[in-house]
Amino acid sequence: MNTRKSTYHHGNLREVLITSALEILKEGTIQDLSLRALARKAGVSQTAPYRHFEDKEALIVVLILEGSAIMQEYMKNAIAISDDPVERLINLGISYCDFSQDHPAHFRLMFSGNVEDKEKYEALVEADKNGSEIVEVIVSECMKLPNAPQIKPEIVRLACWSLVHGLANLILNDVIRDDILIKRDKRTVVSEVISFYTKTMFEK
Amino acid sequence: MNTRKSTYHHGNLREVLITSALEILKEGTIQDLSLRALARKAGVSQTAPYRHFEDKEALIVVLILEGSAIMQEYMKNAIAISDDPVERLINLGISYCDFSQDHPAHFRLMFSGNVEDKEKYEALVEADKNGSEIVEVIVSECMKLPNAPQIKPEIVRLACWSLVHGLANLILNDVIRDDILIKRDKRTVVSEVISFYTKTMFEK
DNA sequence: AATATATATTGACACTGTAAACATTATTTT
DNA sequence: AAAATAATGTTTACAGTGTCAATATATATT
Repeated sequence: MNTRKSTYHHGNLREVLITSALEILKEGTIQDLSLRALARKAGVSQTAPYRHFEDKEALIVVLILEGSAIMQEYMKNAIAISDDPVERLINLGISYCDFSQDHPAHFRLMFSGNVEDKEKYEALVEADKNGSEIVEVIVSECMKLPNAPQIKPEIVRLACWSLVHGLANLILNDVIRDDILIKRDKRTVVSEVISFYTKTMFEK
Repeated sequence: MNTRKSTYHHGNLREVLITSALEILKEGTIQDLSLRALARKAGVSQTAPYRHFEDKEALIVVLILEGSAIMQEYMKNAIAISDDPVERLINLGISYCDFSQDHPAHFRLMFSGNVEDKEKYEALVEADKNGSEIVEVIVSECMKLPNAPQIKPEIVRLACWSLVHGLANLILNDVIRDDILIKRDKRTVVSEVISFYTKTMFEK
């Protein structure tokens, strides 16, 4: 039966689904995201999305990849600001937190274990690797400094990553019940913490 | 109509719901937890749980409180091991990570923003405070040391918390794609990272 | 033009949270 | 002890979810 619709084929459904998924995630969690709602919003039947994504997880994977790309932009911009290794590492950390606040939905998707079997999507593994490599390079630079700690670089790398990752998460999930975040604004605190931490590690 | 059931009243439903919720969360996320499934498992109608929990979130809040209590045990045990402030702080961090791995479900519930409006449940705020206080005390001890950094204690506190929190999360969510976790076991790595970090901050 | 492929629809199944009305049992008050 | 009340269940219902199978239609390829 013909439903008198001007276009049977939407023509741009895949993209529309992705962008409106992002809009929803801007103010909600993964639980507020439903394929059916997306379909409705796009004016299309509730199973139409399945022609573009195997399942809900496949959509999420696409969003994660997008997030990874954006984050890499942030990081690349951060290390371009200065030539000094320590400053670079500090800026890298700040950019990590900036990203988490500017794109909370992406950040959460990327790091909250939302994909059952990561290895199933090799693009994800690849994206992870690209991000890690930037950190690896910058930490290596720092490790060549005369006052660098005498310890395996992997440990230092992991420590740096842990600190910024934890900071980003604590702020994002509103866990910190401390005057500190009331008196000063978030970005200042982030900057203070990361600077302090990085400098104690590599300077004097 | 009488359904010939031996006991109309379950008698112990609240507790049973909580414990079987935990069982499910042991191997799944919050999305795998359904009130209806819990009800079925308890051999009770699908809306019976609503006599004990206002909604799903209320159940989760109870689980979070339980988690907070367990975590405090971990932390108290940790600081009882040694009298040395730095060692105490290290052990505290390790216990944080231990908890996250021994009770991943609790940990995730507690720190992944699963409660819409925290202030609605004052017990939650209280529990958060109790946890933070332990850290606060130990960091204060460390700050009295002769080689302590010249910086606001809140910043140091937040740095410490961020590091262990980030480390716990990265490991839990299986984000680290690094040989480091393949060659050595997790607990060793956790211990190395936290020791390194804490010592560079307070020693020499 | 005929055929194949991509994309969309309809209908269905088995779930979910939760609200309203009602039933049964336990507890408290008289 | 009887009556009233509160606590704890059940049934039914609504609106939503992911996803499968069968079917329709438009676009691309031969």
